Amino acid sequence: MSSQNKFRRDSTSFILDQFTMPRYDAKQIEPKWQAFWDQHQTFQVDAYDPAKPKLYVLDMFPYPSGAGLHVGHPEGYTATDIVCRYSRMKGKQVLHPMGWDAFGLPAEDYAIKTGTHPAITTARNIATFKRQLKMLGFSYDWSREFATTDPDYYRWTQWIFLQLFDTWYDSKQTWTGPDGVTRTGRGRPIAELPIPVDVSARGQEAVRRYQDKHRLAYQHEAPVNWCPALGTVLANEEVVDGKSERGGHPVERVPLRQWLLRITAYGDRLADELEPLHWPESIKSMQRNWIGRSEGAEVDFLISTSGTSFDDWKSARGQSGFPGEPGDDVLRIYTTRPDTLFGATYMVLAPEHPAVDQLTTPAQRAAVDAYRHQAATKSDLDRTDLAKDKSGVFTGGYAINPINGSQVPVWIADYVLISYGTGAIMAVPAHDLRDWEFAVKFQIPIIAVVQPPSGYEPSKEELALTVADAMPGAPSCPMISEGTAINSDRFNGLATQDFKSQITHELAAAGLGRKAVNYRLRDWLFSRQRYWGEPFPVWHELDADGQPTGLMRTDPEASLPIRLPDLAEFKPTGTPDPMLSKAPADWLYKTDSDGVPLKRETNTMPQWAGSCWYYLRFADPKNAEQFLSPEIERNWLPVDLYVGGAEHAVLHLLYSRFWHKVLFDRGLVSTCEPFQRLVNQGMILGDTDYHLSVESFEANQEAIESLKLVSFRFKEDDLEFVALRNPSTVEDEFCPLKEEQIVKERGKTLLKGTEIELTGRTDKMSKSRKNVVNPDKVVEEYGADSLRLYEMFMGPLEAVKPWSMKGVEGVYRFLGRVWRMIVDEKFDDSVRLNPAIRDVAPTAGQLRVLHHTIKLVTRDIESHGFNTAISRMMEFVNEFLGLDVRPRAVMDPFVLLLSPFAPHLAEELWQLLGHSTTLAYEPWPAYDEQYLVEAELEIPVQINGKLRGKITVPADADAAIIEAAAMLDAGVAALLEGKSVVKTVVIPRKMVNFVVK
RNA sequence: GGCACGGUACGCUAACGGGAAAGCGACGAAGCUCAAACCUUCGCGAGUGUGGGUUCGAAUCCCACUCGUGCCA
Repeated sequence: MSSQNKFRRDSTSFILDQFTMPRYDAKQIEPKWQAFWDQHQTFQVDAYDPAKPKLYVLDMFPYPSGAGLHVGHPEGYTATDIVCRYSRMKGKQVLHPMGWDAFGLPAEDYAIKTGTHPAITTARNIATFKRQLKMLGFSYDWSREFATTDPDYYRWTQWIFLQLFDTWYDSKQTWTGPDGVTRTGRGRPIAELPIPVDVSARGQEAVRRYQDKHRLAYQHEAPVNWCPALGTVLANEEVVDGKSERGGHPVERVPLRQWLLRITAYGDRLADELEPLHWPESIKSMQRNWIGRSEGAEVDFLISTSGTSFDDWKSARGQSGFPGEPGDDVLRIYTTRPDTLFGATYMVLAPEHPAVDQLTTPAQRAAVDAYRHQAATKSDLDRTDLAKDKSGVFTGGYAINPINGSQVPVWIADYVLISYGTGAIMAVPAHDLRDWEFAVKFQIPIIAVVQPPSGYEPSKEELALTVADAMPGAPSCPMISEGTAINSDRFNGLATQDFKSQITHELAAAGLGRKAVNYRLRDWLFSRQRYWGEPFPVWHELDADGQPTGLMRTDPEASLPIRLPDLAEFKPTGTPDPMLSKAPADWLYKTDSDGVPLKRETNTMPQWAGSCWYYLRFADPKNAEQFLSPEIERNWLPVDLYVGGAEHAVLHLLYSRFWHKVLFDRGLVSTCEPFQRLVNQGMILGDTDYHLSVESFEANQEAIESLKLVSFRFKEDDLEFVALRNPSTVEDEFCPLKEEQIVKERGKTLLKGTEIELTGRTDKMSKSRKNVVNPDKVVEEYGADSLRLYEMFMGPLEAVKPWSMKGVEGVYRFLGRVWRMIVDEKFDDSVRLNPAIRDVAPTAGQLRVLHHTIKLVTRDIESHGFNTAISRMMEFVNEFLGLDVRPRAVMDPFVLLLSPFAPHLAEELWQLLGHSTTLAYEPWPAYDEQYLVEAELEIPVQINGKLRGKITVPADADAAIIEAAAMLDAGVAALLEGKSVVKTVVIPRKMVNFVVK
């Protein structure tokens, strides 16, 4: 459809407008305009116009759950819709798409329960969500809609996986990207990976295995988070407090061969390139925290029993330098505080560390083995964060501190993780909290090597570990801050920072250590064992016995998508065997053209995969040749405004940034970051719900029943309580007590007519609390425009806000007043203009109100202050509703101002005011300062900062005139009588203040 | 325990160095009505969590405390 049609009213298709009631009736207006926008494809994006500014506004697309939309969804969607509608009127070309994040567990769980195929459930849920979104009148370009479950979409998700599989990270390459920024480190095609001679000498298979180890998508056997209840493994990010984020099921540590994505290679760039983004600072810091970059040093400690003398080893290292791999004779540790080397009184290895066997003496063998066995069953979290009590075992072995040749005992303890750093630490109890606790418990010497700055007050966490006589000569508590070196030989007196860099240099020169960077971030566990996800486009080679050889082949790009096979049964196996291993043989097996038997990868991708790049596909959703055309990418990307919940702070937002950077390195996108500006909408809480304790409920049960109230018992944080509500007519409708059923007395909240004390609370909306508000019901009762307006009027977008049905009524009444301002309600048979609307010139005062409103509404939309914009419009309406003459020249621009917020009503009024086209592309009203100036101003007069009078002065009056006028004010003069004015403060146009004695 | 954000009337919120409280709801009254709802009009709330500081002047800036929420430990 050409853009022209958007502006022309097509008289044949236009649904005509004889309403039976002159009252504001959303039910008649809203479907009419939704149909109009659909028919005219009003919001379909035209071919890109280089002459116009572009704006790409994106909502985090929803997972279409069976429950349908709840009122939290339209909050962000309304905000972005307002920005989009406003921006179109400001002459921008706007990309505003919507789609569905439709893979994932709930559809599959439902399939297990009912036998319905997830594809069917998903389609049904999408239909519901789409109906609900359309009902709210959002200006999406629906022609771009897709679901992550569409084969045409996941074809390209699989294709991007192949790019990851085909990429290795060259941390040395310095290069300049299309954004003009020079970086070091780049994802490059695997074909460009340099193959060491000794590898290539071992033949083609060795080369392939070498390449496989370096890919960004690689397989690895490691202990993973296996969740039996969900029947899948989970990423670290999906495990909270040892339980699955979804459902709160226990998670076990099981060694499994899994797909991982090498997100750690991008750790630095993910942290650094976050800085310039226009994101909430809290989200940025959460991401930085999650990445957890730390700088320090790796240092080798010679193992005492290695058979090499310390001096020989040192001189050999002086020759050879610091080796890339540590070798069997040393323990390589990672520390962020190389300046405390002199204070290292013991070492700790993770229980899984490969050197443990070598170090353990026969006497300690049994204790060490028992400890290792026990540690293996604990999760990382149990081992570190939750472990209040430190545990560990001495191996009996010793290593030599490279800085001074002293022997230090080597322990194993589970507070050191094999996956962090090198899996081994030097322990400096005087300057590390955990080392301190451990040393105190096991009576290991503590040597202070950092003198705190003078006047240093120990922090609370340091003081918490105070021990009266921890060790002879030791301090009474740890000190983890920086300071000045002591007990450190020739380094004494150096400041911590200088010491760090100096010792790192010296160790590096002596071949004993090197600068190193570590991340808390782990590689991303990318495979799941469930059915409803994208299959991997990968085959495993099988040997003559049908066993995998470890070598892989990928599906050719042209054969994508690899579709999910149909399964009849979705029940998880209860073992980590993937669901797809039960697929038909013709899906699972094939023989390649060279005769090699192959078995398909049977894991599926996690739900995050589809949401990692959907914002790219929206720009070019129908492209059958490419995942995204480069030209379209340059035109529309990056996303200018991205709105969604803060719950995606580290998961989705980190993953998609990572994929984006890989695509950037491979030349497939031209920007290094996907989302320029991020806004998190605040959660909407339920309406006030009244609770009482179980005891009080039981004591007053009769009184409560006689009032015909219903009660629900809830348990939260082990506290049981009862919620009192009104009976609902519709099932599951939330009917909290109304304000008139409550009395507030002497600071107490009582149930009216009783002495029963209640607590009013606004809780998170959730199914289990039965306090969810369904938008369908709100639209049914008040209309979409009221819902939209209320969502925005509740408060600032980012704030957490409680829902209130009374509040919806308030904005509904406002829309009714807008209607009556322009429509004549006296006629029963047709809708006519209110006779107060006249073609007369507005007065100066009316123009001032109009232009003031334009100015403030415009400013508020720009700053996302939607709640105040609505207040401004309410003031406007209150003003004009009181006038008998409402010039059309003032009503027209007002309707345009209202249109992004309440588009259906605005379109209707626009038509009624005699316009024949949609207002979606009408120029946004401009304000003119000249109408805002006032000839006279009323300004306050203060005496000692207290308001004591008001005077009216010419707007351009200077300080002297204002002061004189203030003195002349009778009330002020009386108060100044007999006092001496010490000082006079006059701010022209603002105020005047007399300081008197 | 740390960090961040927030505490304004009965509830939601606005003002963010200069007149505290614009706007919505709740509540009360009158008008309209046979009556009610809707609607209209009118009425209704004081010193911004507590304590201190800076300033001619503080809800606004600073410090401490307190309560709440979120994130991290």
